[in-house]
Amino acid sequence: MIADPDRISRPGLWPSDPDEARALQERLAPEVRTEPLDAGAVRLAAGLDVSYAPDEDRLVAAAVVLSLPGLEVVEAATADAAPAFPYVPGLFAFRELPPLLEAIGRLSVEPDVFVCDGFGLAHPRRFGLACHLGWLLDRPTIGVGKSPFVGRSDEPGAERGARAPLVADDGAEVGCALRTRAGVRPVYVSVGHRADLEGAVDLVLRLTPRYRLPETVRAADHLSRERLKGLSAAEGRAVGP
DNA sequence: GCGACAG
DNA sequence: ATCTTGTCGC
Repeated sequence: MIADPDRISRPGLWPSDPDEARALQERLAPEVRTEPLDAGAVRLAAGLDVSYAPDEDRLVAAAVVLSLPGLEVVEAATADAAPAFPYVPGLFAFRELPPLLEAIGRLSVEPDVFVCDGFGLAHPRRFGLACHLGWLLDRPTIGVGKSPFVGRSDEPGAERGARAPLVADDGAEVGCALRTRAGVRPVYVSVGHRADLEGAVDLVLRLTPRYRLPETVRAADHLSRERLKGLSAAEGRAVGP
């Protein structure tokens, strides 16, 4: 048990509305630490993702641990929940974190790093999902987004590995656009907690030997989707066609 | 004020 | 995030 799913509901850590949520992010942002992440030393990387039921009344989180360098599935866990917070850009950690923590809590192995589907420092208050999760777990986390959120960047070179800094409005470098496949649109990498951008980029490249998105994200996406189908099927049987 | 806005 | 068919390419 590497995560305490109840930690997020401790006093002061769970906001009752979007204003409180923003205030909490501003309060916790200074506690995010940047540390060197030695991607070459990573042996276990966990991928995290959440799938939503069509009417958004149920969500399924998945955590899949892959070995490096082979990218074999070592362990996987899921958890489902009702969304406990509305979707607001900049606040979706409050939607996805509860089931993610529960799924992570069901893992028996301890990953060296957690790869989040979303952002870390590339966030309006420098406290995206990856930062939040990393802070709660006190473990290294990075964020990989499929589309830009805050900041702007030049177009990275067309070859795999090419990158361009992602710069926020105030001039701070909050991440980078990274080409993981030649000629395919880039992903957006940012640091979560206890990691650095160089290490995060190196790790993402190790996780993308073939596809645009990290194998960790792909595995978690597939698992959460399958689990969601299973839930829907079970519900259908319970209610009757 | 207006638009844009991770999943 | 999710709803969706075919199509082009390695």
